[in-house]
Amino acid sequence: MTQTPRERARQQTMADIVSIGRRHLDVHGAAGLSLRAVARDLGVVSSAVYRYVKSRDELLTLLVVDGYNALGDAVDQALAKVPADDHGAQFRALGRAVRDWALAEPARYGLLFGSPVPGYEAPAEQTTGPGTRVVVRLVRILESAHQGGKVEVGSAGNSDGDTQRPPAPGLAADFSAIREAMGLTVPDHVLASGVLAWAALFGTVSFEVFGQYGKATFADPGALFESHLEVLQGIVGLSQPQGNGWWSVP
Amino acid sequence: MTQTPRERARQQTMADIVSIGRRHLDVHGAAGLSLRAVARDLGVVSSAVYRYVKSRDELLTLLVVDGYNALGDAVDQALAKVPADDHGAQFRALGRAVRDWALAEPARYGLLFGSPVPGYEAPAEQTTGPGTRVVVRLVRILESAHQGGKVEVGSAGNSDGDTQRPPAPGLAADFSAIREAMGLTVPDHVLASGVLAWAALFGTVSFEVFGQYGKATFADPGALFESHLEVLQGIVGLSQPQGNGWWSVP
DNA sequence: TGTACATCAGTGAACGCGCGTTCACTGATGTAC
DNA sequence: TGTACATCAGTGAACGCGCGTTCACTGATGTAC
Repeated sequence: MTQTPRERARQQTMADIVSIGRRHLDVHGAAGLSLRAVARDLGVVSSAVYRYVKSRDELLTLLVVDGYNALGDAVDQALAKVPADDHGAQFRALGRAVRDWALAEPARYGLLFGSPVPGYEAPAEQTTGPGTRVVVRLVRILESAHQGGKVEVGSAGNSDGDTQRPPAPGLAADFSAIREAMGLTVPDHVLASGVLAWAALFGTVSFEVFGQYGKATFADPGALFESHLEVLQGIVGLSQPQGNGWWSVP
Repeated sequence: MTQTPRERARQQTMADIVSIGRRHLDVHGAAGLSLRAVARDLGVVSSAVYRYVKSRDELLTLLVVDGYNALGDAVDQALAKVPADDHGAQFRALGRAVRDWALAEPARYGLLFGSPVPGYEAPAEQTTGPGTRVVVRLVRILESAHQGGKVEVGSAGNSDGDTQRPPAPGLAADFSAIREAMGLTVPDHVLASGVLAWAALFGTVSFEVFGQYGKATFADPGALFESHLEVLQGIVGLSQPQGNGWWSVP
């Protein structure tokens, strides 16, 4: 509004720098990200970039935050299309959104969930918020299901289905802290299974994106993912879709 | 035996190069691995390394193979200490061996299971064998359990426990190929759950090693891992340990 | 056993390239009176 | 509305460093007769 042309130009340039950085990530990876290269693409002498970004590490942080938010937005958008009270469908939609985004943006995904960039540590203050958006949404789905009495007991891999196994005593304090920080009521075993499902989800996605499955092992990785999603949905105690399930992909 | 001193020296130098490369991985990551730096540490002029290694990429391949084999050896050793007919214990031992190795060697683990090194593609011929040692062992545990009638049906996240859900039709051909290649008899749903458990295992380990869990969220990550292991064991249909389980860590 | 030749490890210089960051500077844009 | 001053974006040169790879070479080790 009351923006001078200079301010507008500055915002635009900042956005350009981030988007150029994104592109470089694709080609050269995080370790190969270079301010000089960004400056070249920006059409500017290398030292000029320092008017916008204090150092290479700061640009990396910008890209990390940008990436977490892009993923978070993708998940939010996917969840908005699914009835809030169909917790199983919400869970699956979250999983698919993560996978779709990761496959579309493998380099950014790698920056967020791959090996840490040597010599760089993401500053927690700027990174934690955006970086926890997906787990937070996942846990909120479970909380909502739990409050509606929709989380089945005997979940979390208890295949006999009737003994409710309490998570390790060493975890109780941590789970309490999480409940308090997020205002939750879900019991320990639901939180535990949620964390596992979260890690497992990113585990499969990473295997697929990073090529661990090999080139020809699975002709249809999407089908494998759907199979995994369904199992994970069982783990967190959300009821399975009707029918054979495998065909009912929205 | 009938080795000339020159041959022995060459082998020694090769081994030195790989072990120096390992150390550099720790400090500078895969993208920062440099033949010149290796030469410096070897006490030799940079061009001399080319007598042993054709290029930087070839050294990377050497390190990848070395890493997979180190992990494979660690898993083999862990499994050798557990009765072969206690399939649940074998499964847990495999999981713990992976985690322990990853925590002890985060950089090597990152090379194998983190983001791909930009511009480098591991040659499948040299890499596939060592790279599949862990899954192969995992699947063999399941095969052995299945042949002994020890894999519970209603596993794989079917929390109701009685409907046997067949994996997606799109996967049947792939599973058949795997069975054929490895000489297996396990049905599709066991293979599917095995692949998921495999991916989930590395998912949690990656989260822990790569710092996704944050610094202070879980005071005792080992306890969290044990909790996850137990759930995963349920998924693959191996019977749970007796008692509360959480304390019975060998 | 001794000699002639071939193989190989390691040298040192060079090619051409990249990087992050600092610094004094010019010139345009914005602001206060 | 006009002028004086301050702010800021961008320049260009420089510092000191790193890298992969090639090449003609020296000198030691191994081999065949």
